[in-house]
Amino acid sequence: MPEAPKISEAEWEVMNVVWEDHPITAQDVYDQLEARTGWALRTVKTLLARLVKKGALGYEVDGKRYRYHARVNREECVRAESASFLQRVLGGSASPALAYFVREGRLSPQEIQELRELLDDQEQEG
Amino acid sequence: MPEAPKISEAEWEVMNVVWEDHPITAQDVYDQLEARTGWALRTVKTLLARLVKKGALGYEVDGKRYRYHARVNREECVRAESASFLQRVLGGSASPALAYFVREGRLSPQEIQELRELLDDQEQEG
DNA sequence: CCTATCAGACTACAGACGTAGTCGGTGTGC
DNA sequence: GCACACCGACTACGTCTGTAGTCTGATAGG
Repeated sequence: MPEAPKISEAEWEVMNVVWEDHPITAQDVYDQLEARTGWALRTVKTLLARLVKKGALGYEVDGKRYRYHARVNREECVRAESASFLQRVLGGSASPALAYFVREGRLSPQEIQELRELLDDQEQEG
Repeated sequence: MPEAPKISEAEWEVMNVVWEDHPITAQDVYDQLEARTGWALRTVKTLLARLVKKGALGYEVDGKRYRYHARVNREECVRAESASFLQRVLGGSASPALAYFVREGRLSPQEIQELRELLDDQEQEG
């Protein structure tokens, strides 16, 4: 599993689709994105190609088309992006964004419970 | 207070300095960033100028130099950036990043307590 | 007064990004 | 067998970003 490469905003849209349901063809990625983003098929293909070049995606040839799959781990990418976000936006103070995420994040009761436990652990180590 | 404009990664570094301690001159922003980023003074000035153009910063003339101040609210920008992050990276599921932030965010006991309360509220509203 | 200095304004420039269009190959229907 | 449809490869192009360099005008020191 290669290191998490830097994934741009538009590329995240594509990666999210691929992670959900791979291997997947360009056409199918397009089908899932078209409504939300309005992108042309060409645009989606360009993004796929760029992601392959970055090492984030791979593909197998299936007849005349490619079936793309993720080569990088989603959790890993989320963590890398989170770290960058934390550093850049918060300069160390995570609290305001955390508050935002808790409010807007539509957490399930189970997720809330898990977070509570994480907070407990954190307090131990504090 | 204008709407939060889109602030790039390097620009965030500058904004964080200005928010901490404004009004502030280009030289002083540079002094604070130089160690961490290694940027040349010119680079910092370019970023300041771009941020003025975007409406994120303003300045008053003080003799032959400018004293820059933030024109956008920090909380507001953090919220906007958080929303974008949540949408892009998590596609709605905040939980993994939250977990990351709780672990890496070096939360103070007080922040932990505040988060607990937020979680309680969230559970109420379900 | 005139020049060295320092500040901001303007210019630069390559690489990433968002958003496609065109080219060339190949499988398929007639 | 040949034209067409469809696919990926290559090309395009304006904007944003990171990272400065040069120009111009004011100021301060001699």
